[in-house]
Amino acid sequence: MEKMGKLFRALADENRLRIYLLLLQRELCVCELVAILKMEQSRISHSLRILKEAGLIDNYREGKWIIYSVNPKMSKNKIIQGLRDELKLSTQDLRNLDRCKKEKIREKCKKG
Amino acid sequence: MEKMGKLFRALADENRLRIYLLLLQRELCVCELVAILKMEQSRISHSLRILKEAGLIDNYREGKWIIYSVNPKMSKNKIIQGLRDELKLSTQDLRNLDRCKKEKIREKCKKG
DNA sequence: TGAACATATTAACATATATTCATATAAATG
DNA sequence: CATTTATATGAATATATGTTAATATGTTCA
Repeated sequence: MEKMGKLFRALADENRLRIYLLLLQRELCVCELVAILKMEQSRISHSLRILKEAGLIDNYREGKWIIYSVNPKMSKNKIIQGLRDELKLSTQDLRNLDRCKKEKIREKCKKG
Repeated sequence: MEKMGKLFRALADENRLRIYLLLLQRELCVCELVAILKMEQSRISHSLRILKEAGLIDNYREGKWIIYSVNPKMSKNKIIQGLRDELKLSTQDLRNLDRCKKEKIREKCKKG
């Protein structure tokens, strides 16, 4: 129950929800999320930490990037399954996600 | 998305989660919830309001009591379905819920 | 009708959460 | 190895949320 509280609290924020839905599409580094969401880097880092502490996401380092992805254990969780059915990304976010791959945001993070 | 934020925020509180799980068992008036949860009446009223504003519960008056129940529309929601699979009441709460019917709490609210 | 009862509402306060800014860390690169 | 880049962290502040106590509202019943 305690754990669930943490889960719901993590998802109670619209930005974190967006981040989680984005990561359900594919793994992303922080600078890609910054490019997609057009929000401050530190703000996104804080959000990622909360999602991680709720057990929703994982991360690993790849060179200078830190890559975030959904925690596969969570995909068994019925609430998360429900979330995937009920919610989808805005077309705007989808478009940005798409552009972010095409434009190779990860490679030219600061320069763009 | 906005609506979902409200939903998750409503469920992010352990007491509200308990209340919602109790109401999934059967409809209850406020004084029954007070007896089960052993919490202040106004605190429970506040919680009920938040659950109601999130669309999770309904209420109707019956004499001097106000009866709360889950909103049946929500039972189609996959997240709520997931919640029902993932979460259950503590044995303590279940026991109190049971006792509350046997002892006819609703009829002798203040006197008990 | 007024006293008792069940519940809601309000205001005050305490606590938690989100946001921003500044800085720290750690890897890459020239 | 100094600099740049990517990200994390911490502190300060703003905002939101939860809790309590007091009071209001609406109902029943003598």
